[in-house]
Amino acid sequence: MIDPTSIPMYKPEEIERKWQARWAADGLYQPDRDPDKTKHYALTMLPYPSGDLHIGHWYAMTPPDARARFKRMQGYNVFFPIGFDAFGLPAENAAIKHKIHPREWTYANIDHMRGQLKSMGNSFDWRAEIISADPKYYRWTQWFFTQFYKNNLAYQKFSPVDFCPSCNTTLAREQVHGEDRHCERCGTPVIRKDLKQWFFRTSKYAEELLNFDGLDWPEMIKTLQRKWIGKSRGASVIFKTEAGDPIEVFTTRPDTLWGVTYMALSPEHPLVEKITTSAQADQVRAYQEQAKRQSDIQRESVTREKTGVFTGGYAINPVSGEHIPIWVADYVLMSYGTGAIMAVPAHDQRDFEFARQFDLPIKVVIHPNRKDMVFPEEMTEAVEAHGSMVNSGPLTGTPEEESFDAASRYIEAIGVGKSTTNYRLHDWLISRQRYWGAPIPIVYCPHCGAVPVPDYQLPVLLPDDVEWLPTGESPLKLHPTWRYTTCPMCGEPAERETDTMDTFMDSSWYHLRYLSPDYDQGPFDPVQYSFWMPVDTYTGGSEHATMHLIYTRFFHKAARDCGITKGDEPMLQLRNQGMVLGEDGEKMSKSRGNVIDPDDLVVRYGADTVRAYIIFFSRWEIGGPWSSTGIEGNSRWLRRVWHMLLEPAYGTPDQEILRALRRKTHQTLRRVTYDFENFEFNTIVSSLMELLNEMGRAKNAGAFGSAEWNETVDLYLRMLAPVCPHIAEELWERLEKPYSIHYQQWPEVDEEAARDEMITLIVQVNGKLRDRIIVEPGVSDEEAERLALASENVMQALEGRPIRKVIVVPGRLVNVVG
RNA sequence: GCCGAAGUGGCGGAAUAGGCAGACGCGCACGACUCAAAAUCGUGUACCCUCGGGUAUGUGGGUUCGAUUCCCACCUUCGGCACCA
Repeated sequence: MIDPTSIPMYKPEEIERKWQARWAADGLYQPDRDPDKTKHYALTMLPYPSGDLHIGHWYAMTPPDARARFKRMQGYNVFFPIGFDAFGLPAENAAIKHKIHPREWTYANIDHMRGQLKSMGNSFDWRAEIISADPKYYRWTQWFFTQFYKNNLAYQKFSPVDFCPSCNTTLAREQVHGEDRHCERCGTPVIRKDLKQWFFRTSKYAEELLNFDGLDWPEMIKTLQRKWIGKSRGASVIFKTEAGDPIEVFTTRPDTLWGVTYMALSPEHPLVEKITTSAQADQVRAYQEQAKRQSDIQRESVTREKTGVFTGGYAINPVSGEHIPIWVADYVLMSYGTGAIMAVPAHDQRDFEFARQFDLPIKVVIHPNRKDMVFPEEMTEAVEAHGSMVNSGPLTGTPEEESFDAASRYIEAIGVGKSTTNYRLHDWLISRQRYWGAPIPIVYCPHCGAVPVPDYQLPVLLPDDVEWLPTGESPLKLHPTWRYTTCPMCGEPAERETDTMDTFMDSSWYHLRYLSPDYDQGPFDPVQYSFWMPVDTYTGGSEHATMHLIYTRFFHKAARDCGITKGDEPMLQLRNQGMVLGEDGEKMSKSRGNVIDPDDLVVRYGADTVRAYIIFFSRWEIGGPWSSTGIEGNSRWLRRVWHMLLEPAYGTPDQEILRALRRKTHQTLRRVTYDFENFEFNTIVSSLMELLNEMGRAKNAGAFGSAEWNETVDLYLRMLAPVCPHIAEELWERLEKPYSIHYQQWPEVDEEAARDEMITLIVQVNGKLRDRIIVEPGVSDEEAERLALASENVMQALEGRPIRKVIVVPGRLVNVVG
């Protein structure tokens, strides 16, 4: 008899350190690029090196790691890389605040975080690590820019852009959030500036970006992207002023064209000045000034009441010939459509409110079906429903179903407009007036214009000696020498572009650089590209739905059209994790003091326990509050596993116990396999806990050491390995099984063993549980019915009522209706 | 305002195709071990109750033999959008 005290203690800190070193030395997680194996590219969104890994990183990365390990055991050739999204504002803000160079700050953070990442025991292939702030990386970010420029997918434009006065830089439309239009990074409301900036032609891909065929992405993300792209079918119509100037408008309701009673231009519209009569000039100019300031002011004080001023000018309705007043109103946005609208108060709520505000006429031209005719003076709101056309000249009487097409055809026929589709999606503004980013590789030559830096001159290196003053100008512009260069075309003195690129540029193609991080003939090795792309599984937060996830799709398509990439989509399957909240159920933040530090947890419990709890405590896509007592349960579980497997016990089990153990083992395997496949991580740990409980019962009944016990132990460790890789490897070795468990075959379910020998049929009377009967799985419906009706409880519950009907669900229940 | 997700014991959560609601864990209670405590192990743990049963998955309806699951309306929480013509 072995003395139980001779069983070693479970010491996670020792075994975790030991195995992490061994795995790294053996290059265990480097894919072998064996062409006979099916490849699996598992990608997790790369972290920003903010300084410390937090529990959210664990939550984002551990379940996908477990799944990558599961795939590896299934025989896939798995590539699971990691890197750092290393350019960005925090580094520069730290430089301003603490007088430390952004590069120094960033790389120190990376060194620290690399160690933290390794402590998780993830199966990252560290050979593939990329750092987007590395010249050998951003050389190719810049190269992509020049390729896009040469293919007319990048262009420069002078336009009103969103500018964050606190971050001192322009922002892309996607980076401006909320009703008060604040900066997504610092929360400061943005202001409008007129600047010459670089854009990518994202809007050219609007239609293609709406196509998600073949993509296994969450519906929510697809919906958010569709809404963001904002496709509307309609018509563009040219109105003319009395002076003959054309004003183009976009409308989704060409069928209401006869109901136009005024036009409205955005305050920024270029035609405003020309149209305004001298009598109205002062008022209009004042209104424009006020509108311009409006974006400077916090919007809280702004009422929803419609405002505007009459220009004094008139336009002519191209279908009716009516003369209608032209107004300026800030509810018309310069950034959507043409910045001018035809207003139909009767059938558009906004126009209705405006018309009521300024006593403009309301003309009903749509008669909604199944409703009484409405009269303008009785209306309390616009009638936006479709219907048959009335008071509409030659189209009067057109029924609802034909009105849109008939009106579209009509305006085309008389040559005043055409059917068009409009998108909300803007071109991507990529210029940033900041230092810590990849310089835009453009040289301005007085003779040759904007010249892209040729490939052999890339990268355009960021200089180190720069002053980081938050002036609103690019720090590179203030550098004494850097901007002065010679034109790559003519060799004459020229100047560099001093803006840097949006960091979303860097993260739009990092998944390609992972494939061959040292390749210097291009952004990636085409051989590796055709082996690994596209990404099979992409995981990360859903907050990137309308930013990174649109950019990277656009980037892939743009690169495809430049002949660089193949295929239409970069990532086939997308899954989003939820968020870990503090113990108080609130978002974790330093100010709330509810932040959970993963390093402390690793010291206290070991990485395997933290991994197990992370996976166990909530549905991964939902997230939820952390519990510092909850994690104790997972710590206990692993200690129980340790003792269950190592501590011997003696006895003579009966056959039924052993059969039950095998049954539970293979049923667990079936469930765990299903759950890994479907990202249902929490029930994997539950199932393994249940199986351990069953093992405890079997062990007490003397099953230890039997063939069935040994099989269960073997399968248990294989199933545990993806979740808790260290303890699984350690126990695997202690049981003298071949290194490494992480390359063992994922087991097959023995369906015969997993089959229930007897099942419990539920017996209901009128849907209420009255009895349970134990039967063989293949029992016939007739037999099940006979057994159910023989039940005393059933007779009692029927209280003498006749049986009207008996429903038998094979293998489940019998419901007696009486 | 519009769009989306969610709402289940004291808590986190489970229920894979409409069929035993509450798996698994936390917490709690009791017991064993201990001088004692911790740790560990075992048992119990939705609510009400006249101990036969009754009531329960945000609220109210509906479909069904049967609804946490499907449909309609509403409430609450969270996330997204913000006059998009």
